[in-house]
Amino acid sequence: MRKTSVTSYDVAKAAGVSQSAVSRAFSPGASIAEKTRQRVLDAARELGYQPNAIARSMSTARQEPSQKSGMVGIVVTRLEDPFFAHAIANFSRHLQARGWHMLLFTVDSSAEVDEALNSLMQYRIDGVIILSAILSDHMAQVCRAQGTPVMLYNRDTKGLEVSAVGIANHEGGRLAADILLEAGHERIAFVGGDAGDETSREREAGFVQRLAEAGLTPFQRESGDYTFVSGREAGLRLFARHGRPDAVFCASDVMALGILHAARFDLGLRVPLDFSLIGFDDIPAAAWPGHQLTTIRQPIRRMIREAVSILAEAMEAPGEPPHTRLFPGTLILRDTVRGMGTASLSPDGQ
Amino acid sequence: MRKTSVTSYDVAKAAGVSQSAVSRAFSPGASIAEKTRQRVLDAARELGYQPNAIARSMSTARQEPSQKSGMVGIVVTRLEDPFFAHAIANFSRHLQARGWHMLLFTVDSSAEVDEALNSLMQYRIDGVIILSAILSDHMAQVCRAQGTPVMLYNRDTKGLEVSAVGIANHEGGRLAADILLEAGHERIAFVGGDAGDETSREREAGFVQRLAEAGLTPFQRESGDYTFVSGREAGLRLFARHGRPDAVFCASDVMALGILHAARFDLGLRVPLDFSLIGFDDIPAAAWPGHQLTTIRQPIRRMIREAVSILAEAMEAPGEPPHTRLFPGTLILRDTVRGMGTASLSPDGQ
DNA sequence: TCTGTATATGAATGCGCATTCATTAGCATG
DNA sequence: CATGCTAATGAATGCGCATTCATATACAGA
Repeated sequence: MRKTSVTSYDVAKAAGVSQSAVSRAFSPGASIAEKTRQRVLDAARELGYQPNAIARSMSTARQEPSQKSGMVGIVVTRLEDPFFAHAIANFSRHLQARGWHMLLFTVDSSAEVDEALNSLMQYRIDGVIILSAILSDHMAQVCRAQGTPVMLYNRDTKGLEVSAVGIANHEGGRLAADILLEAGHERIAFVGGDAGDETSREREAGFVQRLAEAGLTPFQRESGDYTFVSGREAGLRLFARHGRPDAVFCASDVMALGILHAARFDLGLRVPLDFSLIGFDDIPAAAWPGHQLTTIRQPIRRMIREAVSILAEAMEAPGEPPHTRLFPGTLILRDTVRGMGTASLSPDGQ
Repeated sequence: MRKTSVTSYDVAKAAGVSQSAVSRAFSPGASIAEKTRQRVLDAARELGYQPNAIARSMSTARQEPSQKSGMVGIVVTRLEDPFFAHAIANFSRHLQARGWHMLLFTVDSSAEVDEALNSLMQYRIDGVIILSAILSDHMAQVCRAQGTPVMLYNRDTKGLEVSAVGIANHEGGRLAADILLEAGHERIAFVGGDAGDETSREREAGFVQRLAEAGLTPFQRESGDYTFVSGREAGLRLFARHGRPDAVFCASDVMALGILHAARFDLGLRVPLDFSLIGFDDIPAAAWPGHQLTTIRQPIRRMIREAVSILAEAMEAPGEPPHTRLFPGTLILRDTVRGMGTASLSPDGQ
């Protein structure tokens, strides 16, 4: 394991050709005789040669439209969250299928995004996907200046010159209100993320708007940090007071499940007999037999396919204006809304 | 956004120094006057200069012990699985804290690991972590030849010259059997991953061994693919037959929760009254109020810290022999084993 | 056989940086 | 003031590859 790895020169020598020929043998579409290519490939196999991607991207740095590093940066918060874990898994598959690698950076808050981006950009990533966080105005300009396309997933562009794919949060909030209203509820609470969270605010806004149209205002309001534990705590607070809500819309399934468990198992309440509950996202656990959580589904497979597709286009044709695409959420009726669902009459675990 | 980014030459010109000086200004410990360094840093800030990590690693390729690319490869299967999502999140934090970036590659089966490694190694990663999968003998040698340390997480080395961090599966299996035996069970079933899965086999072996010591053999055996759905199906099969087991040890919490939900909500069984259940891993959902799953905990924070630490050492001092570290699992008594637990008398959701 | 065109090939070059080597400046001592 | 030393600096170099440019070769048509 002494000296470094095999280079194209070694292969060239072994195959009796020039280094250029070796490079051509590994470049699809290059001008090289089939016979020569075979000879090179054989020698390469013999020596265990693997082109050095780092050197390649150094070299291609000159050419304009070429793939630069082959890496896409990913900035993500809360990777533990099933919602993000699924997203990353999906992104990974799509990106890999198109020949890109993922350079992953996790951050603890939106405040760290710029720093993460800086760090990532030193690797000359060909593009970057930011999940549920937003970059600064300044950093957006830096990215543009570097020609690095940015894709915001699950976040609004807020006027920045970047692409975005997300869910129609406002509409989703209205949808949730619709069904709760239709079920005849009147004391409807909302549980969201912290006040700074755009996504949660949009869902709340749509929800509140629809309630207002029915002459109602939210009965109560709690918030958490998108974890099960914080949902559980919010649930405990919600039902500790005197006048209880008779329905809850929660801006995230994970927290909604926290509320559900708190209500059923900490407090002994019955859902949907004592109150109705609706979540957002439709994570897998929402469909578990013991949960059967009614929720607003995000079509994440389609969303991610679209996000990768838009980003790929931007990476291949730099200079194009950014695209934004919003997907509608779908109501998934299960068993946590009174009178509405697939099995409202069956036992719900109480 | 025309020509490419700012280089060290641009900064040199702006600061009125040579390119070497710029490089030194960014290299801790280099011989440069403080005054000069400040001048360079000012100019760099002015121009928005960021050192090019790709070029840097090209350049440092010559020096022996130096950090090469600053990237660590990660190969993972089933990123959707909460167990892995947590692991990746943890790895990410530790690696970042030490200044490394993660180049992530997801694979669908162990068969693809070699291919993934090849792909990753083209980026001259400084090391690689493989989660719950194993590389081939041949590829292990290639990694050694390239001086790329390999860390197997959650997998045995099987004699390969690589490092590993994992849980004592055999002991864990025994532990599970211990508690079930102590609770007085006699018709004890096992649910594992598919037959090819090492982890599952080891847990089963320990479990079966301990049962044998008590004069018992497993009452029944089912397997799944580590998803909730497959656990649920296994549960359905388990209790569809005539003679039911009175206890189940499941090699993974995710599947155990599938069994739990199937039993309670599909079949109306009571846990632990009708049967006891014990899982493995201690994922967060195991502790949810409605689950309270008794399980064998993996100390994943410590395990991951240790894995990163071992890998870091190997990356910094190449040529050192690999290390393997096995952690013991801990029994977490909750409410799914009859007569043993924190609240065996409280309602369990039935 | 000669010319013209298409195709293959090798030599040379540069991507952006860290480092080595040679030189110079700065400073203390005799 | 000369000498010896250290610290700071710039010029030059190469990491491994893709590409350009200039040749060389093959082959068709006249």
